Amino acid sequence: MADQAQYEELIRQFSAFGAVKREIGRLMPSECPSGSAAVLTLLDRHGDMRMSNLAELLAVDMSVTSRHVAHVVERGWIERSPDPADKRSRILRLTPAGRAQIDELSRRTTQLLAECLADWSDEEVAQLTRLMARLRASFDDSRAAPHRPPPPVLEQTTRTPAITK
Amino acid sequence: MADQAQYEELIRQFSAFGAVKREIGRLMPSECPSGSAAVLTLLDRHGDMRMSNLAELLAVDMSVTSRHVAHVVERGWIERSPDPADKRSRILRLTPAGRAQIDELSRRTTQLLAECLADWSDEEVAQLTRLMARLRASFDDSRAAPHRPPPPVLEQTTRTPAITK
DNA sequence: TATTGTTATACTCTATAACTATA
DNA sequence: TATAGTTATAGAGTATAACAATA
Repeated sequence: MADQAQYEELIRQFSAFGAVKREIGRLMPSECPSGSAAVLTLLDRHGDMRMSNLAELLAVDMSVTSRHVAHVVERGWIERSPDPADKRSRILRLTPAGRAQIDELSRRTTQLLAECLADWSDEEVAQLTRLMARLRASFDDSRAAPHRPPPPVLEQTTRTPAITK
Repeated sequence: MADQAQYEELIRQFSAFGAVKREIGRLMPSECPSGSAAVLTLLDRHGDMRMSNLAELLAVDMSVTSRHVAHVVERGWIERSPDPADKRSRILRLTPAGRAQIDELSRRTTQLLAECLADWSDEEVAQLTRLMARLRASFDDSRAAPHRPPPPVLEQTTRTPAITK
């Protein structure tokens, strides 16, 4: 367990990270802002999926996902086909043009990182990647199980507990 | 030097970090969004300074800084006094109310991190902090010295080079 | 003429709420 | 009645450009 000063320093780094994000953003094609890039990357990573699934992976509201997807569909990078199993739903799939766009994004970001992190060792890059992945996971877990006050004090009876949904 | 797959994975983590940022943002008092918090924190860290200096530390355009500062001044958390040495300039200084606000921010973020990172060791927190600080520094360095194409081929003369500003 | 700030405008990302179509 | 998705609206962050005041 870290102390308060360590947490404060970590938060400062989180805040300063915005500068890195903006630097990367400036590098992106103006047609493909970060929201679009995230959609493409996740579809590439996880394969075809529904809107709700993508929203979950993006960790944003579905209304936001809908906007980003619309932008990406307009540019022909993904297609939205009706789900035969549930007519409310739509299946998202990367197009060849979408794949090409991903390759271009990858080319640009890789080049930027190769320049900026030229003096980082392989292991340092891997370490930062691991820690950030774990950070995200730790926040996900906490969101799933928020500050439960004191653990529930069980009644001192033998009665079968009611099902609390 | 890392390979392309490692860089791609790191970029994915950067993108996913937005979820952590939003989680923290939700925790903040609505009167004090992240822009305001950054202003307060930097003033606390570095002491009184001018707008341009703060803009540099925030790594955003001064127009953005001006907006954030105005918001914070309206709430009485900092004061903007004229700089006697340069009447174009203004000196920013934290007020006691600003200090109180910082304490409140610190209280909230510390509590959140203590919950989310409960199973992180002291050393892991420190490691992530270090790596993110270095990341920021590496990007700063690259911005200062961008992709210089081939190193300048010097003319084969003995003439004193003209001063190129 | 150059620098320090401020303001106007525009764009991206995000969330909430209202709405449509289907289950 | 509940769920999948869309759209309208609003708020925050950012950048560019035009502007004012001062150096």
